[in-house]
Amino acid sequence: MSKKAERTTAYIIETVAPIFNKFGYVGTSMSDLTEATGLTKGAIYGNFENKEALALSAFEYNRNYLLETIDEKLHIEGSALDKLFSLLRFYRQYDVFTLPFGGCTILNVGVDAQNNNNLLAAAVKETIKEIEGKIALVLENGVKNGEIHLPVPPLQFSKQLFTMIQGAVAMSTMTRDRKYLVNTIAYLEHLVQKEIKK
Amino acid sequence: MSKKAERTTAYIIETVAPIFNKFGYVGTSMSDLTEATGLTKGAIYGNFENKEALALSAFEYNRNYLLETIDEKLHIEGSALDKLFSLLRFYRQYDVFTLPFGGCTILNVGVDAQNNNNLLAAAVKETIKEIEGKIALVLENGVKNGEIHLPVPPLQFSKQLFTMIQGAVAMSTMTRDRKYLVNTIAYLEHLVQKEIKK
DNA sequence: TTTTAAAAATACCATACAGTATATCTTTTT
DNA sequence: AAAAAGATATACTGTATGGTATTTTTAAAA
Repeated sequence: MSKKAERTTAYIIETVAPIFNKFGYVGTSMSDLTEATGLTKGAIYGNFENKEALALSAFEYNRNYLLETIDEKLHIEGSALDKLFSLLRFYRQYDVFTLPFGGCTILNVGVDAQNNNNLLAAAVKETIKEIEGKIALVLENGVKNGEIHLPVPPLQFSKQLFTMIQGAVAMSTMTRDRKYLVNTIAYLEHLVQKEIKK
Repeated sequence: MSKKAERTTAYIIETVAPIFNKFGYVGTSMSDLTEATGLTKGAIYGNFENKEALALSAFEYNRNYLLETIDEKLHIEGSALDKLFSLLRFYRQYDVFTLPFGGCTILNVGVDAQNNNNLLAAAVKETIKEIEGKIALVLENGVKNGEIHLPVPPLQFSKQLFTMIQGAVAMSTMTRDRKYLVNTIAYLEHLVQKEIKK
């Protein structure tokens, strides 16, 4: 019972996610989506209440993929420093990582939805909080284990770190120049090494 | 001859600039603009070729205001360090500064236009280059005058600095939390003081 | 103050938009 | 294999879109 629809729903989300991510909520039309999926409006509206619900699902899909990947990078075997360097290595290649789904979801949706869709804007805000929390947890454990020392509380350090990373993401996106990522990550590696390593 | 039109053109740009900045290129409709200006399509299309030309003029208007303000902050009397701190103070209040025109033009248009309008995207890229150049010039003079020393070339340091600032702008925009600005600027003040002051 | 030129308002395109009611086609269950 | 239910396609709303041709109004020049 109702297995076909589940598959179609998943297929629609996967197909539609990069389009919403690239062109934004208002910039994406339903005809863009029927064209990309090869389905008709009947099929799409049979599986999603409206455009907004679809955009939200699409964002959640991208967001989950990002969060899972960050989790993966932060859960490697080793010390807190190892985990941090693992995350930094991931972000040095972030442009390559985000290419298949059309750029950084957080940045794209976060900026696009700011004045166009409150639900999406709230979802982005929540996602940022989650990422900051994940990094903070690694830092906290590192402190507990006596591996690192922090000049400020873990969450604040995490926020600072993520702000700089996201700055590099924004700059490399706007200029289409990956040097911003490379240079910023190099700086952050140096900073982590020098500032918090015990 | 043709003085009325000049005034109307200026009035349209001023009125329209924050709207394009908030809602983006596709997110802004001509009826939004007729409503805001109290003018008709006839008046607007008499002064601008099309929506794209209008959006470009609107961006240029916002961009010029930003560049002029940055110039002002960087041209105060004093040393290179004074000028840098002046710029950082400006960015600590950047959310207040950008409020009347609906948020950071560079971020908003830079992200929005990335996949929707190549001309706008190119204009943003150019603007970023200009700002980085302005900061680099201050650094260069500071080195020449023996006021500061840099660990990397002036332009690279400028790019790094601006990346971190823009990261704070992006984060505070997406979360609607000005703490990102305040904390990042505090960090940068400390960094400038400690790293480049001779 | 009248003429003339420029600017803005009106009324109108054709097209694209999000969304829906209904019909047709596939699945799944019996 | 037949019946029922579920999923997708079709055809169609009404409205909003960017843009334009033309008329009316307003401002500048004579």
